[in-house]
Amino acid sequence: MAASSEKISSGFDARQHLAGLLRAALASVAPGQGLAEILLERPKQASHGDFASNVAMQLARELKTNPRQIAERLVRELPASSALAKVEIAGAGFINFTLTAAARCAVVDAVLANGHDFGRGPVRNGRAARRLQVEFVSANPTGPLHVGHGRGAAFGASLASLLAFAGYEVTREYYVNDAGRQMDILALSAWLRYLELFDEPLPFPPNAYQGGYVREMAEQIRQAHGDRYVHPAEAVLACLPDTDDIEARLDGLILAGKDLLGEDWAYVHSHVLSEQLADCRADLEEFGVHFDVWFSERSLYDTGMVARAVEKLEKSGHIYVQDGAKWFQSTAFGDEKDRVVQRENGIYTYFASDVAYHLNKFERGFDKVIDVWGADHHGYIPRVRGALSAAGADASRLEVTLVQFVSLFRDGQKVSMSTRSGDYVTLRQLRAEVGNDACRFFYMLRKCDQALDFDLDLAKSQSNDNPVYYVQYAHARICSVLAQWDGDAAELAGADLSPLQNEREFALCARLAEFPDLILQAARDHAPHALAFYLKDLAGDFHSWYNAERVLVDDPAVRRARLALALATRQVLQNGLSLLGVSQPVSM
RNA sequence: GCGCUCGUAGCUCAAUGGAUAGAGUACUGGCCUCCGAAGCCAGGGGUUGUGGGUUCGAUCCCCGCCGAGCGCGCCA
Repeated sequence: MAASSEKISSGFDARQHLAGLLRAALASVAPGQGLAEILLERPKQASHGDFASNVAMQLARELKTNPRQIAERLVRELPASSALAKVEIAGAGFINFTLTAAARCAVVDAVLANGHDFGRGPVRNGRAARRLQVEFVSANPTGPLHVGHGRGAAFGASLASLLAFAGYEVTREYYVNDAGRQMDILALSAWLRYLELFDEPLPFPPNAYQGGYVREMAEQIRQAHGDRYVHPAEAVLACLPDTDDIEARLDGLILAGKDLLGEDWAYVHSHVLSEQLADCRADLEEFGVHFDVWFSERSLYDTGMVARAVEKLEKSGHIYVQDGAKWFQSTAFGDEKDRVVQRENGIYTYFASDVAYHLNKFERGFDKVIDVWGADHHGYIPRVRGALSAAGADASRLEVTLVQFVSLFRDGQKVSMSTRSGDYVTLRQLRAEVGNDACRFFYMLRKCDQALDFDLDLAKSQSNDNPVYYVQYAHARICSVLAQWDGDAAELAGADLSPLQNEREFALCARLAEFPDLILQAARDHAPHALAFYLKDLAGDFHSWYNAERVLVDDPAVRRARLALALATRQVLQNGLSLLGVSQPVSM
């Protein structure tokens, strides 16, 4: 039995080390059985040690042997290790490993040595997906962002940061729907409000944008251009179609605007677009949500990409004409029904531009493209995938992550939200009420496929109970104790950790050691919420330890060791919170 | 009607197919002459909607049923 006398250093990886020991044991116990991967999980219960392996159970069937017997043989063949304090067989055949105190605490060194890079995944240079794009929010720029967009923003931003930290090269993108009917409706809405300012009042359509920001934009246009866009109300009304269908009347008004304003329609249109886009962008930046690319839908038309996308589908033989419109045969790819790509009137549908957009994403060379969509778009996935496949692209490079709805509750009542009516709570209002940090963290306290009930009164009145403060408080406490110590934090790296002896210290070290695994798992699962839950647990382990043990004790060796542990904890809190876009206050 | 998603403690939510299903909150009782009490410790609380199946092992995978949300446009 060759004694493995691996030095416990800051580069020590307990999981890798134990896996090596198990592999060696397996080679003699079950030579033929090459398990692809030896999983070492962290038991939920401390009494089950630091790591547990279920290899014995996995081998039971192939070896036709009782798992406990296999476990016993494996343990017997296990090479000795200076990192191991105890190996036990438990339950149905688990092998539980308990590390020595030195091995348990080695993570403190690793954290201090790596600083803000602790937990960072390896840069991916291989053939596996490396360059990623995350597209999120992508709300129509037709009004202020609401709390639902806020969830998508917080989720997408945290996911993108997480993926980048895990070692991917990430591009954050916002798709601007600047080409469709909704933008025309917004331009019309502003123009009608503008006419009101000149005593040319028209009945404001119930399905136009009602929000106060529309009046503000009308006023801006008046101040910039005076009465240049004024036309008599009768002239506008004369263009209206004789129908009770409110959508048809709205389209009639848009046509009237385009006819009467001529070239100037484009000005009104671009004014409201740039105004709303700037507002949206500022809102998101204040929320700590940054985008690398703002991709214009209209540019897809201007450069002929939409037409080319449809041509590609035609060449694939999955386009047919019916009732004058061009249909994509998405049922051939598992969709419920076929979809129109070009209408009878020659205008491409939103679906057509979206196919062009995704083909463009692929052409830009991303290994994986991740779309973060509202859950109401789920029915849209099969047709996009289908079109990509039909166009000869590898649809598996597209991953769609759906984020469920946010419902707002005020006074115990569900708040009805309608973008058109302008009757909704904006992301700005929410941020002003509960603060950016609480917002970002609260959004992450639910996995994305869980509907979120946002109780405004609770978020407002009990904001002190918000878990974000619990985590930030741990950070502030550490800052406080370090300040009172008044030493040089840099000299704590490499401190002798042997004075760390009690269970709460070991538990805190184990939690710190979990961080790199957690990053990789959360990134793989597109699950930034796991990071928020981890930080709550980490803060809990810290508070528990801090209340039980004193850091600034007289014994210099103990003091140094505990300061090092506190400093390492602060580092991981910083690394985690910054990924979630939450600040790390020195005091609160 | 068809499709997608969800159903876990009184409430809000966790849990790479693993061991006695965990936190927070609420409730009860303790802890500051001592590094920040926005904190800590202890306690009661569960047939994981329901009925089957696969598995050594199921909250997790598969099927049925019940309930909730969303989607089913030549809108975006």
